Amino acid sequence: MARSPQKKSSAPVSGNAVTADLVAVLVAVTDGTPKIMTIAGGSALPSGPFEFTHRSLQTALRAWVEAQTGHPLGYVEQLYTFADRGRSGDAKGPHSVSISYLGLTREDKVGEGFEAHWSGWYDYFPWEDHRAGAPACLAKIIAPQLKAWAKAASSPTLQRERWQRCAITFGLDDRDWNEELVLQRYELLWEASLIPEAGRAHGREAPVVPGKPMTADHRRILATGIARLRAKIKYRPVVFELMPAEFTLLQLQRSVEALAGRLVHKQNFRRLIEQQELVEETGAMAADTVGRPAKLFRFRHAVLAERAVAGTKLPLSRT
Amino acid sequence: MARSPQKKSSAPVSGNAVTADLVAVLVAVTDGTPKIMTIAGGSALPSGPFEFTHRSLQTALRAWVEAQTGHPLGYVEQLYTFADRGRSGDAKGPHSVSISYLGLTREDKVGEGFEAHWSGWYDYFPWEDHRAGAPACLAKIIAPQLKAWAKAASSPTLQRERWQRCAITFGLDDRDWNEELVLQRYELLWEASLIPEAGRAHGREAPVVPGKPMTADHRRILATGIARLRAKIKYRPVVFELMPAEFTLLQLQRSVEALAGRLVHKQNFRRLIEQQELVEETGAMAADTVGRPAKLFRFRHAVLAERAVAGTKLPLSRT
DNA sequence: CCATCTTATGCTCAAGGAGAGTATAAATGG
DNA sequence: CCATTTATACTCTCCTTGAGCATAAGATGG
Repeated sequence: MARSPQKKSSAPVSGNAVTADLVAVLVAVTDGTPKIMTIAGGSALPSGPFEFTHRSLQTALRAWVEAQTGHPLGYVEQLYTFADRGRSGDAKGPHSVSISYLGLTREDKVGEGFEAHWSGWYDYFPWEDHRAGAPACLAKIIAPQLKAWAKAASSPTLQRERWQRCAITFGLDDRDWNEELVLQRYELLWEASLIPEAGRAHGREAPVVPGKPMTADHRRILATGIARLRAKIKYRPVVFELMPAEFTLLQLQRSVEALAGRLVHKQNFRRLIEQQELVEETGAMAADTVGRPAKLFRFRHAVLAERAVAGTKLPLSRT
Repeated sequence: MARSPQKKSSAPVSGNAVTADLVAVLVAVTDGTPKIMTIAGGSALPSGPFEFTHRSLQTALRAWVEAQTGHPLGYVEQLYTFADRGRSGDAKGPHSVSISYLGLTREDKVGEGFEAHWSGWYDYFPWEDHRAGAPACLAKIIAPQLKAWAKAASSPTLQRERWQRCAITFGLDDRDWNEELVLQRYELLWEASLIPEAGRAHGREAPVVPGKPMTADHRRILATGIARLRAKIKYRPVVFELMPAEFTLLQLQRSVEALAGRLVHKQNFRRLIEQQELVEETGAMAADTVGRPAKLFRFRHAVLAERAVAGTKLPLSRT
């Protein structure tokens, strides 16, 4: 299994033994706000050592989350595996491998006695919420800072390239906003030393970009999770994992918008959902509504068996 | 970093220390045949211990592959991380974490003195090549075996569900073939004990499904890589990593078809490539051709800087 | 030189999907 | 009754996509 393929194999690494951690990005949506489970006062994602008593990483994660929140995880997907050169910066400390997961669940209060709670994910990425138009911090703070960073490059060519990258990833200079580039944006800010987590490493002054920092690379992991989820909702019906058993189409739409960070065209959204036969009417109507009452729907779990679901793109507005 | 979030934290796992391995799915395409780098006479993917002397997993993989083949890796992407309960089935052996990567490269002979060489990936998955229509083994061997497996379920409902799954993933009963379901198909065959690697575990008789087996779960990892690549070529211009510097549009098309395992509509393929401005003419013409000589093109690396490339879907034929 | 074969390349057409807007219905609170 | 709010039904147009026709430019065999 662990064959060394090379004849010229390099010497086996001393201290090849490492520790394995799980890091979870657990997402729920409540009232149009996407939330993630956090610990340590919102400064870290839940994480812990992997227990090899489980059959697989997935089951380990499920068991762990259920023990913590008392509720089962609907959808689970592996995100990324990071290798650290050793914890706490000590090159000689034990090496660690962090395996991160994305998990979708219905919002539920964390059981009593637990340190964890839910935090809005836009607290960590204020520039990612475009539901009410481009956030002010983008034009007022981020764009100027990025422009300054681009100008600081050594040659005019490099300056242009830097700015082009910024404009593309952040939708500047009249370019379209691409909501899926969450990770690229975070990494660009990091590169420009505008992120506290990076600032320390670079020995820079206090950063000016808004957004709550997190321990170590947890905010990067969160960015990875958000990006993955934003991409996924377009071709897999995973939003339903975040919904209650019955919901109106507007509630469903608001959840999608919350995740995507942008608005969708209402009529087209309904058309899309209905023509894909993803939902069915329950017969009941929503109760506490303001305007005309809406029909209640439920997810048709059968579709998952009927076809290899491929569709579910969402009709984003261009404006 | 490795905080334990729970107050009710379970006891730290004894023997939390593990070993970390890299497993690589290295892909190249030659003359319309997709190939992967293998070792041990084609029965295993290249793999080895992760060296923590590198900055990241990616750089570790790159260095390792270059040392082995003498050629740089163009595109690298993490695939999946598996945790084994311990090697060689011993529950008490050292636990191991396998981190798998997908890497794209131009075909090149492996340097002398190396054990590795290139194997066609359809040797391992004969049922995945639909370029000349559905392979004979599908209708003659796989479908009947799956039908038998479905019939063996305990209740009529279960039998129907099983068969429905089979029909969807394998495109039976007049359903469309979905080339991206490589992993699902492999896992279904595994579940039905039609895969040698699984047969042992289930204590079944010799399997009848064609396809060369591999060590441990390497064939599953390969399936993961193929699936990922087949999905990726539709929205990212990664095919070019597999092409020589200059190529004709037909050569490009053949490479895409080789990966996707199905044919595309020639004229529409050209339209797609050209309208996305992914290539530019070199001015030269192909030399050794049979029919009318074709223009040579090169990949426009500039597009990667110009826009967040989103398109590159491929126009599959429905027939 | 011509017929034929092979691949390259240009162009048209029709159906379906996606973005956007109009119009009407059904509730609530003055 | 009216304004307001949300729900729901259609329509329209543009673009994409699958598919096919037609022509061009080479090679080869007679």
